[in-house]
Amino acid sequence: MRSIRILIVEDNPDLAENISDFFESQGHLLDFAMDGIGGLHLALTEDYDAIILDIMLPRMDGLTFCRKLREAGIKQTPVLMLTARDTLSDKLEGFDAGADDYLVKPFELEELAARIHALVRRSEPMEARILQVADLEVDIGKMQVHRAGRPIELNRVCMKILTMLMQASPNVVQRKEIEHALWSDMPPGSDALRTHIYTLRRAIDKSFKNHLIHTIHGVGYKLVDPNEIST
Amino acid sequence: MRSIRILIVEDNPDLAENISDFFESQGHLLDFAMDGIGGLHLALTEDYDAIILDIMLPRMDGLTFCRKLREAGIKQTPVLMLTARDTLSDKLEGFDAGADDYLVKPFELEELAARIHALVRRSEPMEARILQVADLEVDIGKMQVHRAGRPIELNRVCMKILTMLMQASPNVVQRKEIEHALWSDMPPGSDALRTHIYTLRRAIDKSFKNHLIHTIHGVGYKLVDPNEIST
DNA sequence: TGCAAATGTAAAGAGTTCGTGAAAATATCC
DNA sequence: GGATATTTTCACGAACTCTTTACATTTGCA
Repeated sequence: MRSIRILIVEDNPDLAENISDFFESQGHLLDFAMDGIGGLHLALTEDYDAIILDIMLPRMDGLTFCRKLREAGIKQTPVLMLTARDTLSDKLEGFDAGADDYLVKPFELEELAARIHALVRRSEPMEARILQVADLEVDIGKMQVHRAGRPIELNRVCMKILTMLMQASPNVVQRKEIEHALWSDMPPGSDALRTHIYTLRRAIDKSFKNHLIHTIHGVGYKLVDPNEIST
Repeated sequence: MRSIRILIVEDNPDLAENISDFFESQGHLLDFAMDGIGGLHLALTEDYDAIILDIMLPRMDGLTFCRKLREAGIKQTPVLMLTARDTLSDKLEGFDAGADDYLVKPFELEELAARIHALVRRSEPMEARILQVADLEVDIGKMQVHRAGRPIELNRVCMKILTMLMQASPNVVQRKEIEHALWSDMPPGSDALRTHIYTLRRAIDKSFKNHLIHTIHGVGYKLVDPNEIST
């Protein structure tokens, strides 16, 4: 996982230290402020992936901090509130101020990390979903297939089959699995799957020397590069 | 606040009823499944803004549910796990399976609602001031569209569709997604979307050599510059 | 080797989705 | 209320997808 930039706004030095150490040991980058004003200044001038925010703070409490942050237009950066206040109204106030999560002290660092990761994961731009085997690339988001740089047109069924094969690669995918994925429990009368595999082969393998799709007689299909040295 | 579509997967009818009533009283739309398989089927076929997921479920537990959901490509819909298990490893397992939040029973409905709202708020795309793809520019604030410097007039529906396509670009946007964005849960009887795409095309692509809007048969549409060298 | 089952290949037909454009219904504005 | 703009409905040919069908080829096993 890539390095995350986190701002901690917390007036308890020991706790801040603990959190810092924990995240830094995972290779993340930590900034630190001991009060609301200083923290807000950092949040407005620097660019963070997430903010861990205590509510009880000198000079400006966390709720005000969060509201001002959102008012200033920084709505994308997720904020996790950290506090000993555990009443319902406290929590509601926190979310209302624009927080994304609310963790009650005492807590375990692993849970904090998991929640921060969940927040950062979501605020990251939609990751490209690209599968790759040998010189074959499938971008599920773009619904686009390339082999050796050349674009390949595929319809929905072939796309689905290829995706399954690539996700399973280099393992075999059973014919039944594919059929179930395509038709759930209403398979077509005749076995149309053979035709689809044929179509897929013609699109993927036809004009290439290395054939990637291999039949396992009586079982199913697998997608592997024959040049690859099998272990 | 706009109406939120929520899926509850929960085998305890009373609890499900409570949650349903609470959210429905706020004008939101609830779907309901009593087991993992049925829930997953709904989650894969319908389009929800959030999923409330119990972990202990008949037929398929919530963790498997969540993993399969993410594997199926539904990574945008936030999942809130709901369970009596409160140990650290339980929580970590939940987040690891792809959950966005984790709430331990017993809980208060207001907190659940606040967390769901926070998740939905975040999963709504931040509307950037100006979107740009190739020589096409959309200023959402001013409701203005330009292509190659020339101003283009668009009505509300076309604007909405174009915004979705640009935000997703270069990825495909499914027809269902667009329909849901335009008409929420009561789409027009006939498929008016085709006509709107046609109108949009006439405005955006008609008098230009490079067509940006591309149809993915049986799936949806995407907006990409055909000249762009795909990686 | 010979045979039956499984698989590959190819074309054709049925069914679905799409593009197009006009007309009708609905909403909006003055 | 009437004019204008927007949105939906409808129809139809074209393009595309998927399944069916038929036959050729390969594979596994007796």
